[in-house]
Amino acid sequence: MLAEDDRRQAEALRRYLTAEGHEATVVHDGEEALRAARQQTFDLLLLDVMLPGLDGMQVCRILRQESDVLMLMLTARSSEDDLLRGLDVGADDYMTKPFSPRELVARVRTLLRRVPATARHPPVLRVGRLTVDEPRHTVTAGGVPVDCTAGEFAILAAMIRQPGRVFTRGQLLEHTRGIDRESTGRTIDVHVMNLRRKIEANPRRPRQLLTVYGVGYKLTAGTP
Amino acid sequence: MLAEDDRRQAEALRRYLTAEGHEATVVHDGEEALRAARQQTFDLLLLDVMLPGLDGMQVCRILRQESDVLMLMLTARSSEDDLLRGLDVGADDYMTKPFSPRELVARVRTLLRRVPATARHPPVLRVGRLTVDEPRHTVTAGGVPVDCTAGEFAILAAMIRQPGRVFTRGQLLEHTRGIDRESTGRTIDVHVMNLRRKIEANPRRPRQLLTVYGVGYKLTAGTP
DNA sequence: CCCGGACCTGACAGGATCCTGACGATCGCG
DNA sequence: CGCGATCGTCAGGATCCTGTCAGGTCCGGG
Repeated sequence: MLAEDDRRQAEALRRYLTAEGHEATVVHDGEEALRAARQQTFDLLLLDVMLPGLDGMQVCRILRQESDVLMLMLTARSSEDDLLRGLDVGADDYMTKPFSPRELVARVRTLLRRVPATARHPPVLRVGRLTVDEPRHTVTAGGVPVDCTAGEFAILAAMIRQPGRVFTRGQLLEHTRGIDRESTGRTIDVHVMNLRRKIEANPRRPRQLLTVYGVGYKLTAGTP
Repeated sequence: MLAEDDRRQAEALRRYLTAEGHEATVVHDGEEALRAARQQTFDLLLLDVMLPGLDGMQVCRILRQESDVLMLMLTARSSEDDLLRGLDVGADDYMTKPFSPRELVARVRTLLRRVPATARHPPVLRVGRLTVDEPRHTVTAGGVPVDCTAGEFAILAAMIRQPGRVFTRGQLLEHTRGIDRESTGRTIDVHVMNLRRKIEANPRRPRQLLTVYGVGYKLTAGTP
């Protein structure tokens, strides 16, 4: 995925990448980048630091908390602080404009070499009797298809990507709506309750979508 | 492993790396680098391009055919071709001198993060027969899962990150509730007592969660 | 324009957890 | 060995957290 607001530059880079055999989805602002990265699975994200709305740094920081996807930052600035900040928020590499497309492609190749291609595109995620198919936007529980709303699906998809990990309400909120949002309401609880009604055999006794008192929720296999 | 022929620079870098919590073995020429890298397993190799005998490029190319170890090249030259050559022979990253030690350390950290966490920096921390898994928010003692409340978990997590260090009650308090709080009550003592009941074989005779009279508490391995 | 679904919000109740204060046990020190 | 300071332990009540429900808002489709 390439996030770059300058449409001409974006198009130029996309061509270089395509010529090298990569497939590139282009987005033009930070929120769009965040949404796309959460919805689909990319091999690598190219993030311009200067993006309208949410800048590349913020996108990187947020996504790094949620996944290990490879991220390469692009910036016009070249101060060392900027660079360090980029690496600190979790970028895997960093390039300063102007750079040669050849170098960009070389770095992309280097980054991708580390991750076996097969490991990059898990088709359907599964935990216990629960499956989530992100591209198709479908969910099954015990083989039975389940209808989920957008918000519910976003929560499930986020959690099933890191089974067992505890998510705070704030983190889960970021997945349903955009960032910000300081909601102190019962929003997430309500979604979780509705999810339990749909995926748990006995919603009063959850086996997979568990509460971690004082922290948040986590998704587990259910039957060790 | 750091391969650098200039002894002064090598020593300076080694100190920076050590200060950051890394352990560094230093070698001074290419052949030595090759030998060391084949003999032991390193998390990452820092290779100066200018090495007597075998230069860094060659070392990198040779080792890359034998393993996937992370390699970061250091060079005085800054031509793009040189850089591309470095990435092409299989380096994972590339830095041009002069660079700031801070940047080096940041890049090292970034590279290390890419390696499957389970290999090097396991998400579960262990001290003696005790393990703490922060993302999953779980604790085991002697292999048996232990239920901890949020407060108890916060205390354990803080202590296991620096085994053996003594924590005052005030410091531990900061980990349970937010900051401030000047509680002078028995709060922490109660939590510690409850923890001992859960993780110690004999809570009256703590072996891991010890009291340091007049100071606070510390967590140790128990029986080495 | 009306309608329905999805989402958010606020309120409430039932628990789980935490804090507090008191008391006795233990420790360090002279 | 005696003393003050510190620590372990207990239980009750204050506090915080979550499940649940009933509106209210927003949005797109008919």
